[in-house]
This record gives sequence, C-alpha cells and structure tokens, in this order.
Amino acid sequence: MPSAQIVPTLLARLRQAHPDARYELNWSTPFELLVATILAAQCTDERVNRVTATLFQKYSGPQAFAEANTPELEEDLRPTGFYKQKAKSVQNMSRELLAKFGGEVPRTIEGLVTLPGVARKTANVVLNTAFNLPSGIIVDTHVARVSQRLGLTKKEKPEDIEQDLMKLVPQDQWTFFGPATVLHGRYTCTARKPKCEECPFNDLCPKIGV
DNA sequence: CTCCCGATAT
DNA sequence: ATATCAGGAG
Repeated sequence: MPSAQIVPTLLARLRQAHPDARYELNWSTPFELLVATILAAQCTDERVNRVTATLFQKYSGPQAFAEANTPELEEDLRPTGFYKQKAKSVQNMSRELLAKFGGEVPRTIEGLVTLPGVARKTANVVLNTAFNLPSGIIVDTHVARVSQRLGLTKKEKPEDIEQDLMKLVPQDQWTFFGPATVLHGRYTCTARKPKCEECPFNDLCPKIGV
C-alpha cells in the first residue's frame, strides 16, 4: 500500500491515541517555550521542566537572560546537558531577540531561524505550539524514527523528512501530527524496544528498521 | 563530520 | 558498559 493511502487512517488513529496532543514542556509565554525548547536538545522534557521551574522565576524575560552572568547561567542549565552551549545559545538568542525583534518572539520561521540556537525543529515547535501556526512539521528524533518505520519517508536528514511529510499530511493537520507523533514515538514506537503489540498502527506498519 | 555533555534505560 | 535522550553550531 502506498504510504499516501495510509495517512488518513494514521491521522484518525493518532487522534484516538492522543486526543489533546501537546508539548509536555511547561511554559507560560512564547519566549519561555523558546528557551525550554532550546534546552530540550538531547534531553527529556521532564528534566527541562525541573530546570525551568526555578529558571523562569530567576530570569523573567529576554532582558534578564541577556544581562545574566554567563558562568552562573551555565550552572543553572547544567542538568540539561550541553550546558555551556545552551547558556551561550539562550543568552545570545535573548540579545538578538531584543536587538532585532524588540524582545518579541517573531511569528515566522524565517525570523526565528536567524536566532542563535534556533533551527527548523525549534522554530516549528514554537510556531506550532505557542502560535498555532502550521509553519511546517516538527521533525525531531521521534518523528524521524516513527516516519521511517511507517514507511512515510526513506530520507535521513530532518529537513528532507519534513518535506516528505508536508506532501503527505494535509496542512491543517500539521500542528497536530507533529506533537502527536512525538508522543507516539516517546511512549510506544520507542527507539530501543518498540511496543509493537500495543501499537495502533501495527497492522499497517512495514516495521522498517525495527 | 565533530563537538557539546549530564541523566537514565537497557 | 553503552546507547539514547524533544538539536544545533562550527
């Protein structure tokens, strides 16, 4: 069966499994979601949430991060891993945000991607989740793995996978498909021991790469 | 392609 | 012990 044919079934069953799929990062403003998403690289949401709970009390917005003492910020971010890189990204991102966008998170992928530490995945998370804009499809390690196993793409690079998915999935489903597929990958189609027995797509999955 | 880097599941 | 985890920059 061509992969395009299974997409409507896929979307219907995804909705059953994850009716209110949304990101599991905690945030109260688009800026906080942007910071949290940068911190989420190679790190679980749970650990990011543990850090941001106190982080966002200490640093109230882009101005506070821009003026922060860098070694101190590094320590604040240490539990998320890559902490020197992430401290630099968050601080420089905040400075650029103030300099170029008046401290307001831009609502376009072109604008977001100019910020340090922000590429398509992070930009799509912010636009899809905070602004409900179908700017593209979030492709992280989970979406990539699930899409490959289901035979929706044979590509390796996230940007190429996103292109394939955008052709297959109707645009008004993009903001649902991304987060829902992330959850499916996180809890069912896991990297190491995928739970194929309890997977709602078991009957239509070629199980590529499993 | 390599590097950044700590925490957790297997 | 080691692969992997909501990636991105140089």
